[in-house]
Amino acid sequence: MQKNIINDLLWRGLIQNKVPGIENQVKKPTTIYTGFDPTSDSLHLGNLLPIIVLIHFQKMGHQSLILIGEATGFIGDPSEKDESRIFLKREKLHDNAKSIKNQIIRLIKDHSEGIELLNNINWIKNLYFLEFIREIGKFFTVNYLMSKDSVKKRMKNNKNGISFTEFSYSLIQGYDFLYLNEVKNCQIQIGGSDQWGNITTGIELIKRKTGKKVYGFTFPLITKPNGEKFGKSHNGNNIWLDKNKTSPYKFYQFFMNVSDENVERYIKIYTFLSKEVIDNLILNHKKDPSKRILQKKLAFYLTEWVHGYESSKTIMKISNILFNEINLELLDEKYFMMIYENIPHMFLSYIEFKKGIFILDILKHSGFFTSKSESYRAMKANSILLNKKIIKENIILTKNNIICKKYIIFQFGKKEFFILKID
RNA sequence: GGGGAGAUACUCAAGUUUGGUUAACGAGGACAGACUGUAAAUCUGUUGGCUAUGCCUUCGCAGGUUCGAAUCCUGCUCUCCCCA
Repeated sequence: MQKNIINDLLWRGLIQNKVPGIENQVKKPTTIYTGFDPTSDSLHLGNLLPIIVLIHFQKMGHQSLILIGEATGFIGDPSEKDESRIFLKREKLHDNAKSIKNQIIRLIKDHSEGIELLNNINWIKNLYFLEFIREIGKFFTVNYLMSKDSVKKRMKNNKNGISFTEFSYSLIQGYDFLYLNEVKNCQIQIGGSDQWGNITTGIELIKRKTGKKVYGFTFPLITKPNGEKFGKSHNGNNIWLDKNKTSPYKFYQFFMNVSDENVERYIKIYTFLSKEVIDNLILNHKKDPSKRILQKKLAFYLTEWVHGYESSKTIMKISNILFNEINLELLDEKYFMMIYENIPHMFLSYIEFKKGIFILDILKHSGFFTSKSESYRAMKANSILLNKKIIKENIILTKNNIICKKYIIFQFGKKEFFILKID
């Protein structure tokens, strides 16, 4: 443990804010924690960061706690929110917690030895309100809590204001830290930059109640150059880790489309590759950026981690087929099957097909267009391709359009594909 | 409770005084085309729907006036501001 993990994390761009003295604290084995509130039934790309950081610590011989915040989710964190969250039902939170837990277990399976999963409902449900506001509340002035960014912002916001429920969130999370410090000897809490206020509340609480010094740090919000959050696709949707919410193909493609400007940053953040390996990759990438060495590495690496090696390999193959100049006519059927299974698709019986079906009707069903007018316009703009050839007329599909006996590949623009299977 | 302002498409935002070339200026975003490398920048186009060179439906909601309404009238809902 001679190498200083803080320096490594700084180099990777994974530290935004840190409590002074943390460098010394991590020289000896420490227990570190982060939490996820089960606000959804799946984690998304943004949630990967805390896990990545914990694994970095893990690799250096530290212990980690991953907290599922079923109790905190019940209250709703006001951080980075302009208006109050809609309260989730207890059962919903419970179900979410379960599926998130399973996801986390899969993500940390190679490092699970020193990682423990906990759910704060287990200790918070036994808390008595009176006792809590007296024994915990007494350590904080309202003035202190009001100075937190997340609260301040909402106090200024006349439109929505902040409910007492949300106002008290920070205390509950602080209590978690206190509990984990006492029961698990946890010394460090980490989180995204929006968690700084909550983390420092916990640190303060522990200091005032027990006199112990504990630490924390936050990592930056990952953004694109235009300031948008990274990890959301263009239309603002999250990139989810659940393959039913975001297909592995789409997940992979998301990273393939990272711009050169960002890819160096992201490969440091999102992979565990060593500085030497990364520096070398960057060097090679710069020799010929058009080869997209870093994008390919990043996409494959993360898809493999989140969706498995086999899946990642398959997707790499079909991406090659779809995006490169490959004669589809010469392709073996097994590749079409692979494509069919991994990208948006539709099945049609041959009998239906023979009745005559217009291209625009297929496009409407593809999900890429919300209306026929839209696909009509796209066709006029030369952005519809049928088996890689531009198609300008809304023709009725015939046998001649079918390749490899069963398939028709539609392409919209440069990046969206759709496959029709007829049998 | 009293007074004032407002609600227009994904968002911001014209248009309302003086009703009619207004599917609704403009900006942003998004998407597409060209150029490229599934990058960035730039240029161009599109951005209500359909049985598609035509037709239908939209300006908070519901009615009304009119040959014709986002625009005028009535009622309703909601939002913001000021005073109590």
